[in-house]
Amino acid sequence: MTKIQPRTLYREVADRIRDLIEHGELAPGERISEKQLCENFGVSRTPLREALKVLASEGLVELLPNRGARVKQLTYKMVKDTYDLMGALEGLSGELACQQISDEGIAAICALHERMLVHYHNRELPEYFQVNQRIHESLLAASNNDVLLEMYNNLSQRVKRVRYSKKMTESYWRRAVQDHEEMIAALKKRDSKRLGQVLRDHLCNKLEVASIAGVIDDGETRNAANS
Amino acid sequence: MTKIQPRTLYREVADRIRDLIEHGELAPGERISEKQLCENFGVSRTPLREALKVLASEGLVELLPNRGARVKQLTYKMVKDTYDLMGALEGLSGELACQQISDEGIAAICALHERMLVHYHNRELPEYFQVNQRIHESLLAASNNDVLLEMYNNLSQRVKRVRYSKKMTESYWRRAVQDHEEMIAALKKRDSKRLGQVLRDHLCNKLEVASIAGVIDDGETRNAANS
DNA sequence: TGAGAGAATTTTGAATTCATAATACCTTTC
DNA sequence: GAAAGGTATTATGAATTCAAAATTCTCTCA
Repeated sequence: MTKIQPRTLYREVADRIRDLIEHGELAPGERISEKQLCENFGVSRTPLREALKVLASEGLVELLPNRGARVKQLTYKMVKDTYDLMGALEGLSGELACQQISDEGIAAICALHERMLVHYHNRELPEYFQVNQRIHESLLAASNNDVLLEMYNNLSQRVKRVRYSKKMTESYWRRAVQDHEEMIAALKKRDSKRLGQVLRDHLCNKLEVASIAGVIDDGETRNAANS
Repeated sequence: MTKIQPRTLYREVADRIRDLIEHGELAPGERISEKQLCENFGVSRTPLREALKVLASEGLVELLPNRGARVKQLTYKMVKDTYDLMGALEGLSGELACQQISDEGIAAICALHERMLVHYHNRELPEYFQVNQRIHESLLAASNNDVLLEMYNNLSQRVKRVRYSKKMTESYWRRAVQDHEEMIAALKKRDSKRLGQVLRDHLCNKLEVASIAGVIDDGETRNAANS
């Protein structure tokens, strides 16, 4: 049950721009021309500029006063930082979920887990990922912490456009599944500390970070300090 | 070394409104009149409305399309959710700091810790709190994760206006100091897991959440689900 | 007296306009 | 031919204007 958002132009525009960025139609670092976007969307500059301000505080766009807006560059470090953060948030979601989830909720997640195992054994990677994601979303929802959900979604949005090649080697995959076995065990026992720990360390995040290395080629060195 | 922000009107206005909210001059739930604020600030509606959009996506303000803006109400649950989140973030900051901080950095934090102990023994509560906060800020800085810092600052800003009465009982205080002893020990050993754990469980957060109960009297029940 | 319909007023959403800063272009000079 | 300086053009920041939605007020009628 999600609250309906009355539509206003600037929200519509913000959604559209988010999409453009996510799908790479506005490339990272690319200058955003107000005039051109206004014409594309058929709106005046006022709602467009409002949308840009929102996107800037969401971290998707960079506003250089008097010098226009550009799509925020993702550096390797930023993405790694973001994944570290998401790991911590997943850990928290696990701890909270353990304390709040109903027995039915646990059963539902176990069911998802079983389905995931099937996909694993059948080597159906896309389906595996999909169910895997639903498990994590379920935990997030079960944690019943709106602020956590909001933050997580924001972070997730920021790195969505990184289309890293998930180099799912056999051994990585096996370990990921093992992690999930541990998660389920902890969840069933409602061992929140344990579940939190497993989720924080969950291979998934680390793997993804590793894969990114080959995708984002920023000028900075990999170990550079913050800008 | 922090980057200078070119001033624009909407940023100035956003800063001012943040202040007003933080200090309660704009009360929670209060309707924000565009006209009045414009006159107070001496600006037109355009930059004001841009500022409101930014504040809305920072979670300080609520925008009801066609019906104006109001200062976001803080419910007990929202504040508790926020503190849970901040605890998780502090935990992460500890883990990361352990791995990255220099020996000098550790020494600096130890020095702060010693100062804090002095204030503890002298029963100087305000000074204690101040040094205590600097320790946590130092860890956050040492974690060298800009995204983490950004999120933490945002969350912190949201709950800043809650002026709960810190009922620092003797036993609470003693335990908080014990927590800090453990933190320092873990930091010196660069035991990131341990430091993370201590920070996540650090009494500080839980205590504050407890204190809030008496301050925020929302219509909702304490255990209510999300709105 | 009070409820409800409808007009007047206010407030918001969005387009337009105006001023200024940044950029591009062209000329001049060495 | 390249660099420097100055002008023209463009893009941005912010005020103003216009349109539509919401709110308030008033008047009627039960």
